[in-house]
Amino acid sequence: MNSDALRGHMDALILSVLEDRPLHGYAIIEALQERSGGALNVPTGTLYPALRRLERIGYLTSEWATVGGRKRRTYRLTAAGRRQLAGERSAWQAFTAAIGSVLTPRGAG
Amino acid sequence: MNSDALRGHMDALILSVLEDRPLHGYAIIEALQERSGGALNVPTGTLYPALRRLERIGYLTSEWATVGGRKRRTYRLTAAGRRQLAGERSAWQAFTAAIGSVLTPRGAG
DNA sequence: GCCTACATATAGAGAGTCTACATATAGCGT
DNA sequence: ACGCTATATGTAGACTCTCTATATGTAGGC
Repeated sequence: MNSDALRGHMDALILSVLEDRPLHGYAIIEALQERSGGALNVPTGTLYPALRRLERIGYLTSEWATVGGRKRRTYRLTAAGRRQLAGERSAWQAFTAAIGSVLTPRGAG
Repeated sequence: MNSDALRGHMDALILSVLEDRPLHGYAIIEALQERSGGALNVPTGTLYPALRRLERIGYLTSEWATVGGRKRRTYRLTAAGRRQLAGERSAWQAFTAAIGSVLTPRGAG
């Protein structure tokens, strides 16, 4: 599963996996896979530009680190990012309620 | 509510409101508003191109009619459209399950 | 005559996701 | 030494859909 359905929901996903602890890009991809039960396979060409965008907006900050000889850029939620995450969550509820009520079969009634 | 979140879900919405009976474009917009409790306001610049695309793909057929002096183009689901609708519904279930499990807060656990 | 509701349609902008490619280190097996 | 896989970040360009704005026309109420 994937395609373009994620469009517009990537922000919420990224902010959500960063809620409890900072992570670097590669680890975010793995976290999304794990937490979705393998359903979400976000390509690097999607994630990295999204992270930069989120940082530019002010929802994330990043720091470089070297671990085991490999460079990592670790992303952390800002206060604005946490507020945005809360907003994304309620927007998600409204979104699924709206789509769900349209998608529910009505039968012949 | 609206924005770009609908991207990738318009097809399912349109096919779903056409499931029970054929409708013309304007009536589809109204049906989406009603069934979503006013949450979905699909602009004509979104709907009409989408209907043409769906017809081109083979999920819909259309017929012109004149009612009360006004011309209407009425869209009807094809057999392929009904199969697609079934697929869209199960895809929607998988989609919400995946996103939902990522968005669910984990606390300090 | 004017406004609103009904009804369809297109052009162009805009934005985000995807594919494909480029680069580099670490560790394993042979 | 060589190749492969996992780890790790990043960009360019194509793609596709949605949105805004605009255009056209009929019907009915005031």
